[in-house]
This record gives sequence, C-alpha cells and structure tokens, in this order.
Amino acid sequence: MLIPLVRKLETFAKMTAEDRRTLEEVTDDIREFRPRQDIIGEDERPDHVHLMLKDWAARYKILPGGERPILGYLIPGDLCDVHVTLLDAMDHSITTLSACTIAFIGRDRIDAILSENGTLARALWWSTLVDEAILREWLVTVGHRPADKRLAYFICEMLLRMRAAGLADGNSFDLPVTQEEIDDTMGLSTVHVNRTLQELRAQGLVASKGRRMTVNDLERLCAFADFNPNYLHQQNQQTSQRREGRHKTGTTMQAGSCP
Amino acid sequence: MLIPLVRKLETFAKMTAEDRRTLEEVTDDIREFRPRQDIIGEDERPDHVHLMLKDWAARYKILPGGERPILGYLIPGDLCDVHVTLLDAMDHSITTLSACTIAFIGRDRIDAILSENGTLARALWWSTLVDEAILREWLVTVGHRPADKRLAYFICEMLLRMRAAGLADGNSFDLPVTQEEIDDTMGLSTVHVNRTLQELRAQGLVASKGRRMTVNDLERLCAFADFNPNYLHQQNQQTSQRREGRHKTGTTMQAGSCP
DNA sequence: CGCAAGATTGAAGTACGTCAATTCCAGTGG
DNA sequence: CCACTGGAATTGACGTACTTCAATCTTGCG
Repeated sequence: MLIPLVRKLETFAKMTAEDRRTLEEVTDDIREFRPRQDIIGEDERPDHVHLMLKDWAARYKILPGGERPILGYLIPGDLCDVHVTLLDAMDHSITTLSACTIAFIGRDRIDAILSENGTLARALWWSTLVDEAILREWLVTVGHRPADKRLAYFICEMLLRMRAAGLADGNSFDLPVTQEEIDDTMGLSTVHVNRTLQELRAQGLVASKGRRMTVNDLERLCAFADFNPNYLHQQNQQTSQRREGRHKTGTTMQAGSCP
Repeated sequence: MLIPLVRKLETFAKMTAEDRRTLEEVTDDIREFRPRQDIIGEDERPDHVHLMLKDWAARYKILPGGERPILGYLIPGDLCDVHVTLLDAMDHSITTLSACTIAFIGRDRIDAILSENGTLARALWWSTLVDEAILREWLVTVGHRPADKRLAYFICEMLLRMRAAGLADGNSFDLPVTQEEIDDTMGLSTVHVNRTLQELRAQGLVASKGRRMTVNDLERLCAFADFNPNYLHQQNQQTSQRREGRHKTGTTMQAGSCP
C-alpha cells in the first residue's frame, strides 16, 4: 500500500527500513471512499492529514457562477498538506474522482514524525515544495499556453508523476478523469477539450481508450508542450528507476531528460 | 525594517519581544537591488532565504517563445521559500520590480529558528501555507475568470496583503508594476489590460495616478470580483488592526468581511 | 528640454466559448 | 445474450472575448 509514497520520497532521499516502518505504523486508519465523494470541504478544519493510497482525488473550489475549477490532482503516494492543521480552515475542498482508498493520519502523529525523524521530515517538506512547484507550473500553463499545449502538458506531468509513484506501465497510465474534469482543470470548455484531444490523437502524440492514456512518443509530446520537467524535482528518478529496475520497456525518455 | 514581517506573522500568532529580537538578529545581511535586477535565477541553488524589506519583487519563468509569466509578487515582509535549500535547484527566477532592500538569511540560521523557536517556526510554516493558498487562488482567477474580474481580483488581493503588512494607506497603496507586468501576471495582452483597467475606472471601482492605486469602494470591488479573502487566512487581522489602531479611515471593509 | 518607457487608441483577425443535437459506451437488469 | 439507460464523448453552427499589429500620445526623469 505504501509503495507509491516510499517510491516518491526515495526520489529525494534513501529511506531506511525504519523509516518505512514509521510510515506503516502511522497509516493504520484506512478508509474507503465512493467516487465523487468529498474527502474534506471548504471551511472545515481538519485535525488530520490525508494520504492517498489508491486512485485519484482532486482539489477544487466552487465559484459563485457554479463553475468548479480543479486546482490539483492527488495520486497514490500524495500526502495532502502536511501542515493544514496550522490553518484556521480549508480554503478549498477535496473530492475523490473514482473509488479511493485513503489513510487518515492524526496531526499529532505527523508532528511527531516531523520532530523525531530528520530524514522523513526533510522528505515530507521536500514533497510539499514539489506540490507548490506543480502549482506554479499549472499557473504558467493555464495562463499562458494555448489549449493544445495545455493538454499535452497535463498529460506529460501526470505520466511522470504516475511513473514516480510506480503506477505507470511504460508510457501508459490510468487517467480516471472525464473530459469535463479536464476542462475544469485547464480552464477550457468541454467542446474545446474534446476537439483538442482529437488533434493530439490525430498527430499521433497520444492514444486513449477508456480511462487508459497512452503516450506514443513522450519526447515529441514534451517538445510539443515545451515541457521542462525540472519543476517536478525528480533529479534522482533515473538512478532510482535503474536501481529498482521497475521498467520493462527501454524507453529513452526519462524524467529529467526532456529536451 | 522588520515591521511588515512582524505584522504579518502577528496575523497568525502574537510575537514576543524575544521573537522579534530573534528576527532582528538574523537579518543582518541586508542588500540593495536595482530595479529589474535578478535576485536569484532559475537553476541556481540558493544557500539562503530572502526576506523582502522594501518594495516589490516578482517570481517569473521564461517560456521558449519569450513570454515571461509572473507567478507571484513578493512584498515587504514576504519571506521567500523558507525551505528552498531542500531543492536541487530553483525552478523559476525572482527579480526586483523597483529598487529593493532585501535581507539574505543563511539556511543554517533559518534551520536554527525552525528547530529552536516553536512559535516562530509555526508562524513561518503558516506563511508558506498562505503563499500556497495564494497560488491556488491565482490559478482559479487566471484560469476561470474573465479579464475584468481578474484585474479586480488582483487589486483586491494586493490591497489586503499590503494592509496586512501595514503598507496601505486606507484604500490606496503603491503598485510598482507596469501594465505589461500585469498582463504577464494575468495571462492577458497589454492592450486588453489597458482597456479593462479603463473600464474599472469608468465604473468608479478604482482610481490610479502614477504608481498609486486607490480602491474607491472595496466592498463593491470585492463583490464585482467574487473576491473571498478566506484564502489569505487573515482571520486575526481585524483584531490585530484594532489592537494596534493602524488605520485612520473608518472603512467598513476589513479582511475577512468581504461578502 | 528632450528622450525613452509606458499608456492609450483603432482596426482587423482568431482561438475559444456557447448552444443544441447526436452518437458512443459501460454498466445493469431481464 | 441482448435490450435498456444514463453518463460521457463527439459533432456542427454560430457568437465573442480576447489577441495582434501598428500608431500615437503621455509621462517620468536625467
């Protein structure tokens, strides 16, 4: 269950057996969620932190006009807001997309880890910095790139993140997201997302059947999207992949080596 | 010099005299910057944290097409990335807008504060969470609101942040930003920013002469922009303003009370 | 006073949005 | 095994908020 989190943190620093045990001990409150069920709502004041174990969730806000911008996706291994408990209340909501498994970790237990285990504390802080970097890159993409590059960028990012969690199968991964959710994410209309996706398919950049997204040529897709993966800070990714020998396919494209 | 930082942190928790002294001791490396001078560039690996003391700076990236999206503004009292030193390298750059005064704080000194002073550590973490919340709200605004609301939102936010730093004079504040920089921020063209600003002025919502921005009717501007200040997490702002008696004008509009 | 940066204006083009059907498809029940 | 159903994907026609290009005007400043 914890493999995605451990894999992700190993991108930053080697985890010892004890670190892993600490993480296991702390994730004993595991809950199941239905699709499209709120995990936490705006204005609530959480006393625990959520760790995604299976499937995807999304952060969102509701605008007065009824629109529902999506602010980020949480995939297995993502820990949501290590320090939310410092805030007065949530300024956004989090919902599941598909049926999800999520661990609830009490704030005291997180605080204990942060103060007692230097390696883990640093790794967790590192992951929050990466979350913020992702947010910045989304801002660039949504605000300054045309529709086709937005979608290409989104697919690149999610593939690399899923890889880092050990959940991609070479160049394809499960994308449990409707086109309507993609337009809430990228600030486009459903119609335009649909047509733009068709274009990407027509150019042979991606293929998708059902929820499965396959990137035919990651190098070309990255180039097309001006995707520079440095913001994901996966600098150790290549070595960690090599060490663990996870990938069957010998793709030339690895995180960190996009043009 | 430290008033903006202290004021800001007091939004979260009361600072003792010793906390203030700690902050003062740590800000002994003060440097002056020219307008539009890079403070730190993408791919650099900083070994210190920057604290804005005077005037504004901006985070930005450079796109292959030459565009220069702005990702955030740093105003006096803003501490940039308390934990950057954990990352391999900067994924964006920071530049001054006008002539700035900035304190450089070594990573060891920040780490010392974080491990030795609980109150300050919590306050600093709180401020990083607020930074992230601001980023999320920008994403909503840039991706999902029309041009006129984007600008209105931007002006609301900067006024409230400047107030929280004690740098607004009632409803007006110095906005050392050109229209071109606003369009790099909000993902619009210069021409459209210009026309939209004129519209806001024509509706009597704002007035600006030179670098001075004045909000004529904050309540109306907030309503127009669907501005909900909860994301700034200034919940104690009202009390702290009352306690310190900073404001001359008796504006009805305070952070936390937007409709 | 004069220069360069910034603000403003006009005209023409386009990427994207909206509305409204229609088709596709996974899951359910018979 | 097939028919049914509701959500999701797709398509077409049309409208518009925004962009681009290219001047011109204004302002801060040495």
